[in-house]
Amino acid sequence: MNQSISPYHHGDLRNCAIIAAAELIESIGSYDITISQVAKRVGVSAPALYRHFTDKDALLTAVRELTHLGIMDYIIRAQADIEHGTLAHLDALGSAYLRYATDKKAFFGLMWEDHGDTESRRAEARAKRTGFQVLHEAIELYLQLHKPESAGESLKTATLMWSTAHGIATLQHNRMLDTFDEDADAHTLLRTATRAILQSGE
Amino acid sequence: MNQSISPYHHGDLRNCAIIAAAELIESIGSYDITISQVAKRVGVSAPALYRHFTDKDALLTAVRELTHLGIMDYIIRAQADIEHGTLAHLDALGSAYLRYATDKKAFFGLMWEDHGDTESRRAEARAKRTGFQVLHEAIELYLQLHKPESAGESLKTATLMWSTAHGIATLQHNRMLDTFDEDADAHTLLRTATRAILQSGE
DNA sequence: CACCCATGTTAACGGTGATAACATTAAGTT
DNA sequence: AACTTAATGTTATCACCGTTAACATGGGTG
Repeated sequence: MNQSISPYHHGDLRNCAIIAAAELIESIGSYDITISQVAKRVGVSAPALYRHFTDKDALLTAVRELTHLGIMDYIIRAQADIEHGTLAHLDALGSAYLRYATDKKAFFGLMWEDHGDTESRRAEARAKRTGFQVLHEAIELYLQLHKPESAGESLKTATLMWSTAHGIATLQHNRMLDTFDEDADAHTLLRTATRAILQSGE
Repeated sequence: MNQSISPYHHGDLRNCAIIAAAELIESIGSYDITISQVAKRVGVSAPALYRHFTDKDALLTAVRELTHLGIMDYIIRAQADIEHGTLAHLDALGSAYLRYATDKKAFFGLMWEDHGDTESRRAEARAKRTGFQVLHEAIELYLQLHKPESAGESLKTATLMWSTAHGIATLQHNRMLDTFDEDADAHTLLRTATRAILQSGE
């Protein structure tokens, strides 16, 4: 990561800073980090980062992009050994989402955090939409194979399933699922919801 | 609000500070406020607030309690003119939740924000649980009346419905619902989900 | 080789949450 | 009524943060 030849010029500060910030966030389990912490970790003065990021928020936005890559990795790996268009496929997608939310708590929190910059929002929205697209296509395929009369509702079904998965994930993120039902398990809950949503309207 | 007799001693600083903080949060639409802003609004120096709150977080926690009262108000008012145990009753509860999330965006965000203090967490968890209790009882009654064979599942059903409502609310909060499906409407989405969950297992 | 510009540095500013030391008032005691 | 005490304000100050400005460095190109 630190490929410094010169002790003065770093060489790849931008990327190293992003990675350092991500590592920091993961290690302290919170995205409440400071510029100086990141700078110190890379071995550079704090203002140096402003050559590469206009803002602290710009740095966090860059980390957010990593989190999107991370969750896509979870999703893609979940699909690998599973026959598409099956119920198991949809379960795998949902489980991947829930696992990311628990495995990478801080990243999951970061990727859904409120933030200001309107410009960076669009990029993120696009990234999230491609994640959604995977779910949408999986559901579309499932409906065509198993419930062709509802194939036209694939978009709404996908939106609903994402919402449910997201709700379960965030409630678990806030340790609220156990507060409501101490025996609640996020994964079984989502599987129940998936089946309810898919069989509705019959 | 400022019932000062003495120009020196405020008289009711604690409560006024909480209200001022809440007003500030609502007016700027974000819970990213500063101690001095609150102090200035009450007409008092910043350190004065530390006589009544150990922390900035303690002040925000107090505001969070208000947000719980606020959403309970929405929920209770939603139940007022509706026959309990009906599907319309459950719809009304869900709609109240969604409306609070959109009407009081900042408050909704604040009440689910991550924060550190373990002590204050319990109080909040209790507040949220009583909110959940309302939904749970409504669902229990509905199941007894319309689907007695599933009455034993009321807790899991309630957890699932809350999760779904919460997911839809938070996605809408992040302006993501329209990103996925530009025609998506949170309320109809939740009504669809409610029916799917209730009729599942038949 | 000389220069230049990207990329680093240190110094400094304004603002933040928080603490300490001091001031004022209210309430209670004798 | 006068003194003590506790509660609750004040100002002064600290460490730290994000950010900007002004200066330093040195690798790549003319």
